Amino acid sequence: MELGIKLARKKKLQPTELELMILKVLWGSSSAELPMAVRDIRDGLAKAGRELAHTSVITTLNIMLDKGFLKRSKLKNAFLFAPRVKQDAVQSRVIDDVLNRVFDGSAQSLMLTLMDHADVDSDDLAEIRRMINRKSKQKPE
Amino acid sequence: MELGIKLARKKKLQPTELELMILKVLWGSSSAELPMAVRDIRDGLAKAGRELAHTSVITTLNIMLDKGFLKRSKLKNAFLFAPRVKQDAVQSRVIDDVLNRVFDGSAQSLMLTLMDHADVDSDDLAEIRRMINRKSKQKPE
DNA sequence: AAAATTCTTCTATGGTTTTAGAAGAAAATG
DNA sequence: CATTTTCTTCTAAAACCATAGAAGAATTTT
Repeated sequence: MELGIKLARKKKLQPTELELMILKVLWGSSSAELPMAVRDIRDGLAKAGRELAHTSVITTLNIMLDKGFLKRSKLKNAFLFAPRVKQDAVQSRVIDDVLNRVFDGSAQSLMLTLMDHADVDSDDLAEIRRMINRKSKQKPE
Repeated sequence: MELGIKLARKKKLQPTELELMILKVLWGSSSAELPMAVRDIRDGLAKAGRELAHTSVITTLNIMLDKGFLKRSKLKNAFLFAPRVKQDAVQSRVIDDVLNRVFDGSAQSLMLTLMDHADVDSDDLAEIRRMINRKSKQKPE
């Protein structure tokens, strides 16, 4: 029998498409620590090719605030927003998700796909090799 | 002025969560070439932890058919479904998307995140190194 | 052939995402 | 101080996603 106890929906850890764009604007601003005004966020989006009404931006910002992606402060009568999550952390979560959902947990398979697909030139390869060497020393488990 | 010409919405190339699960069931079936019955797809989903009503599966299959992810054949009065897209291709598209949307096109950054994050042990590293060597020879551009 | 089973298509609901207008409060400007 | 501008909150709609019941057609079983 239905008890009517509504389990708190598992929180989506991943930002949506638009939310990610907004986070990028914030992360990319001169000083990622300083909060931005809505107007400036909106401009940042426009510069990235996404032209939205002012209110659309606010609506999304409030949703993101609710989801815990942002924090908010007040200046005069207007709100300022700053990211509450770090770019690394979001990237990690996305990769983790893709790794498990799409590649069944096989990091090798993922890398192979990436290298086959993306334009990875020899400089990139060298750099990656360096990364791997660093990694093998650092964690020779 | 609105001309009412409705541009065909840019087709989502990426399968949704559930759609991907269905594709995995199809790809993973004994012979990925042979089409599967709805019942069997449903069982495959259940085995993967997703228990859906028969009609829910059908609804989703029809959507996927419409999106071009599947093809359909008929056996007696029932339909059989088979993938129209290859797993590699889907994986490539997902990686491409993540690379551009989340990592601004930097394959290095993506790899670094992957290695920092995922449990990549020394065997994995060795294997990856081998992949890279193969790659550098194969495409010494 | 009648009954039971198996399928499909149609319809529907609740949730999320994206987008934006209306109304109203606060601040800036003349 | 009256007007204009700048913000916010509330409300809303269209699209998409996930899920499934009702109704009806076809097949199988008894």
